[in-house]
Amino acid sequence: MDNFNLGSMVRDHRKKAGLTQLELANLAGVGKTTVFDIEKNKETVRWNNLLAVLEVLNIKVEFTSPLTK
Amino acid sequence: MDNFNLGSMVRDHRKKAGLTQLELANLAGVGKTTVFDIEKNKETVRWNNLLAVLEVLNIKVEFTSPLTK
DNA sequence: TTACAATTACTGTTATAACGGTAAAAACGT
DNA sequence: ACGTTTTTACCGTTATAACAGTAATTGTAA
Repeated sequence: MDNFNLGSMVRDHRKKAGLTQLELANLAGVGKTTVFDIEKNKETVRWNNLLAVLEVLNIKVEFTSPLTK
Repeated sequence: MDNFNLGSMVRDHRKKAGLTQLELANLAGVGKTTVFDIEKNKETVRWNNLLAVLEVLNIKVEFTSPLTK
């Protein structure tokens, strides 16, 4: 029912990668607080920082709309 | 070949919705500069601001990974 | 071309995310 | 239980995104 939670997804992937928040932060080139905030679903993080974290975890982002074919 | 451009997508959708940058900004509750920046692919915008703009344009975001089934 | 509308670019101010440090609280293993 | 690691929470400082002007440039329609 579409209550998707990005924070949980990030956390799950990080765990499966065997990384701590600090290690992930360093790999992504962001501060540990940012990783913490992302996992807590704080949406005021910067888009580029979120992207950097997702990239490390091999999570792809897709944008779709009714106009998308 | 995967040179996806979010800025162009936002611009296209905005045009098709018949909105100016300023109108979109107001609808999304962000400043006009932010809309401009998004269309220019400036990735340092805040995630929540980007989300607000995408929502107005009815663009959905999806996160996928090899672990996603 | 001429007006008008929209976009782009720049500026100064304000709000706040990012960051590292620290410390307390949870989680984990032995 | 115990010690170790990780996570959570809070803090002060710094960097910078967000914002509303404004003006210049580009685009559009007549």
